[in-house]
Amino acid sequence: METGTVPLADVDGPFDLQSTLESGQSYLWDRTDGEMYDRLDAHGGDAWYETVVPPLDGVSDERAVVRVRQTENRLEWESTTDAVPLLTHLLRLDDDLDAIRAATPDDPLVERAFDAYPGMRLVRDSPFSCLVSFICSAQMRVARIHGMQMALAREFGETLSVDGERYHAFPTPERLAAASEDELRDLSLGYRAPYVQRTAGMVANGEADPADARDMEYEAARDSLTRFVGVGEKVADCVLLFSLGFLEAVPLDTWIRSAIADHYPDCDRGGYAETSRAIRERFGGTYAGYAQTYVFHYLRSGGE
DNA sequence: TATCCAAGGTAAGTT
DNA sequence: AACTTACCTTGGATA
Repeated sequence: METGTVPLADVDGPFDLQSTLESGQSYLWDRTDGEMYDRLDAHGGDAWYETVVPPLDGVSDERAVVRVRQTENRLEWESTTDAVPLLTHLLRLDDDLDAIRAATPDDPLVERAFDAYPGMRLVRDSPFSCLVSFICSAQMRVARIHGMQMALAREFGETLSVDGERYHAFPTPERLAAASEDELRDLSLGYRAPYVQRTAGMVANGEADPADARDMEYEAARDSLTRFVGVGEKVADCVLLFSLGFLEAVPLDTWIRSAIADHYPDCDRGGYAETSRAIRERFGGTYAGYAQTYVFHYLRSGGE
């Protein structure tokens, strides 16, 4: 594999690999020391993370293996291709994190969350794998969501052999559509199995493509994604935020709902769309999704 | 050791 | 349109 580094001096604002990859945004990376979600060290404590991703141009179907770890002041990578543009894209190294924080309104909880995990960035997952990940997320713990995605890749994804190691790409829509509900239930997907199977079918047969939402206005994009089976407003918001670049999206999950009850009760407007609009404005609009993700990770990790 | 419970919600059925 | 309820599975808490 090729190897290289990304000097973090080239990145605008701080960066932290572990909080970016272990904060419940992406479930597509695996930590090779097997302690994903278990051990919390700065940056992941030199641990390697790896994934298999589609090409950035989206044209060819040649997937790339990417391995990365954070040391001192840089990212070290190994990849089947030049990983600099891939990492820049996947880990949003092109975001100016200081500017984003500066654009976020002063708020005690948000400040505590930003201070707790300096350098955490949003991710850019590929749309279909992100869609499936969050369909699987319903009533599920993050470690198990991650386990499901690893199992899907292992059972139904293309195998790449590199330097004697085997890597598994996330399955194509066609392959998941061809899987039976029982096969998916065997991977402990439970009642999510038919959701994944039917949604994959919709993408595979050309009926709908989650990437099409990219060019829409935010709330129209969210409504559009709910056409997929197993996708309501919350999961749709996650796909918009963690894959399609809608940084204003604020998924209303259990943690953010409890934050609203405890800290922003005036933002509870009853319905999802209305409450979402209110908390989005409270978090500054344009980058509200960043504030949401910081608050989510902070509260879920024991902060208050 | 056995039982209970909640985990980044959604779909389907009622009022 | 707003409000219930069922839904798979499992690790960790409680008895």
